[in-house]
Amino acid sequence: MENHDPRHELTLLRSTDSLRQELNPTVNAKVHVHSPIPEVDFFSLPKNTDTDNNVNQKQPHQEDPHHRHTNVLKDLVDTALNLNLTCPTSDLSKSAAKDENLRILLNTLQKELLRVQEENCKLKTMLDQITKNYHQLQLFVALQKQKPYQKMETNGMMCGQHLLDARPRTKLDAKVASFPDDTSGQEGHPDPVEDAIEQSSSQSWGSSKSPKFEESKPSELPFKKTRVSVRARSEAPLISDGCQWRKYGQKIAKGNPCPRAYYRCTMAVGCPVRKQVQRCIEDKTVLITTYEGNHNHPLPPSATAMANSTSAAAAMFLSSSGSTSAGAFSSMPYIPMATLSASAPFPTITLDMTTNPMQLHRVPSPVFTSSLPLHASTFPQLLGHPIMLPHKVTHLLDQQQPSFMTETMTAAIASNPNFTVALAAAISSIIGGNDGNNNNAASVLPLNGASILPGST
DNA sequence: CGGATTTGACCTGCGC
DNA sequence: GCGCAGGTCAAATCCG
Repeated sequence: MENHDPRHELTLLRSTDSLRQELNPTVNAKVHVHSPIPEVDFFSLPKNTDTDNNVNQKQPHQEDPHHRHTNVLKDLVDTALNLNLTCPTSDLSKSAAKDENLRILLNTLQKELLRVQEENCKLKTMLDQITKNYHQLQLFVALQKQKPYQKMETNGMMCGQHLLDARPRTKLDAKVASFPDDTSGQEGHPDPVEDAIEQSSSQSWGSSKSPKFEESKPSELPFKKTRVSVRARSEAPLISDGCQWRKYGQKIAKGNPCPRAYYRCTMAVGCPVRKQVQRCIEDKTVLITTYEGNHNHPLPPSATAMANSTSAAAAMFLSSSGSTSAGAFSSMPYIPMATLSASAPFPTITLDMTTNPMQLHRVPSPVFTSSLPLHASTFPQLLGHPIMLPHKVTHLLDQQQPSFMTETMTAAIASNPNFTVALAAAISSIIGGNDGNNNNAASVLPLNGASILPGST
């Protein structure tokens, strides 16, 4: 990914004090005030030209809005300075006052320029991330299509860590598709994304044949459904996620004495979204919630607000999963423990919010499960507050070094089970695709519109 | 009284 | 084909 470092641009800048010395040395002593902000030199043409070339090499955009903005500011300051230079040098106090005004103007412009530069950086980063996510998703879907029935060695498939779905692995579990790090075989799928969207246009629980809620065709490929499972500590029987649910069944699943409850979204008639809730057999305080399906109705604003940000986080999560092999993640910070299970026919992403990232122990994953922790650099957008991490901090995180930031933010996130649900929803929305009937908000977060609404269930 | 929950029966898919 | 297990239905029950 192109790494646009604002510091590179700041190296172009030269102190306006030196500029003033060149322009009007007589007033410089007076104007040499303590400027708390590094000032920008718009006029060092040779230097700027040189460095601009470097920048342009890195960003070969013809019409860079950032540079256009800079040129406008240059013109403004040019005008102001020209006025200043026409002042008679004999009138020292008058000149000093003008110079002071000029300094204020410069400071204002510098602030504005820096702000625009930062904004530009953010936008570029977001664009890069979206592009990257798109390509990863495209590859992912292509692979899912190509290998839905490919048999793999299934030794050790039965594993108690397969979250929520405690039933013994069936033969379908062996039909595992590779994940994005497997770059083989994109041929023969001219537009896998469109295919995926078509496949995910209707979703329902797998083995159900309910006449009322049947929305899937048996002939469709098995990877049309995606489950997102969330493990979170909660004494409450349910995690509030901003949607309304109605319980329609309960079962004692084999291997877990805790009953599994089945819920259906009741925010709209015929909404296909279901969720299962079950306590973990190993730790009764852990509540495992599994979602499937896309909402076919608008979501409450309070639900979509968080959903949008978590969608971004989920996209980054998925992107991370594709760019690096699972093994390479083993030493990276966890935010939270996220596991992508390829167990067909329902690939399941599991977010384990019960694991303290600083005392991290990798939960034994089933065979053919890729452990794909969220990368630390996804933090800034997780809570819907797009904080721009200082490059240094991000770099530290990239270097897999624990930082106080990682610890603090992870703890904050992990302590809020609602976040995990929201994140799960977002991930499901990305993998599961979009049914095309959702409104704007719902299309960003099709799954469950998670929020921090209390008592919304 | 209406909506939500409970619970036994039923359906379906999978393994043997 | 049979048995098992997961998932769903729908009548009964509960609750505000």
